[in-house]
Amino acid sequence: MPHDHTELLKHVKEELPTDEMLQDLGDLFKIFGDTTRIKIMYALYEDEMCVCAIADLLNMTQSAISHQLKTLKDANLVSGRREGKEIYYSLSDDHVKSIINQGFEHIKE
Amino acid sequence: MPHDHTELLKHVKEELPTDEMLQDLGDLFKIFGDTTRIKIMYALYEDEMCVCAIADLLNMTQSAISHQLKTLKDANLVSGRREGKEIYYSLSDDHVKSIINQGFEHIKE
DNA sequence: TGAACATATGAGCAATTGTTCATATGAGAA
DNA sequence: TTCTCATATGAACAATTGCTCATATGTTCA
Repeated sequence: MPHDHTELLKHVKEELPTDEMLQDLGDLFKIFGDTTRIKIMYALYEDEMCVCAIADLLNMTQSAISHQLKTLKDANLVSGRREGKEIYYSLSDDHVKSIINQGFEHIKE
Repeated sequence: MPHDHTELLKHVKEELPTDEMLQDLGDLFKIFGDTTRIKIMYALYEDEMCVCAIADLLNMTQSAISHQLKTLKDANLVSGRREGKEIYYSLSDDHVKSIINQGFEHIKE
């Protein structure tokens, strides 16, 4: 017969966050899991920037950047501020920096 | 003519990590960006567990869990320890916990 | 050695995703 | 208004990915 681990499961199940929270957590990290978006966030880490400046920096089309900024904005990771024709984007809060920094700690090994 | 932002770009470019590092960073977060893997890591956050216990906990097949554990192991996020027929997995280091915690801070809003 | 249990793995498929292209919206200048 | 620059967005396509299924490897016990 297969071995038993109901005791362990009982304990772990109690500590595990809800499915919804774990789903949200995964969705958040999914957004960090793309090089383009990481680059955008890292650039905004330094200073607010308009869309075409980011496109220049990453050597990508305006459209591609705009799509990714929408993804980031929908996740409340960046926000935009209009100034004339341009829209300046910046990081929404300091969690973004913290998360990126934690990631860096891990790969520095 | 399009507006100019060479000064800003010059500054940001200096501060930006190398492409390779940003790529690695994205790859790392990509691994966190899946609900199944997040659940596995969260479970191991509590205690080391064998494959079939994780499969039971998440109500998924042994094969699916095994595939994901391989992904996590390849990224040095978990490691396995054989004990008889079973293989007990645990988190490789504390960065995993830190990253998950930082993510949680963000979604708690 | 053979049977049973635990885990790993390769191939295939469906679903997701990032970019491109074309086009739409929005704002300032003439 | 019309032109131009800045940005947003929908559709389509290629590439990636997570799961399933079948099967292989590895360990223990009889």
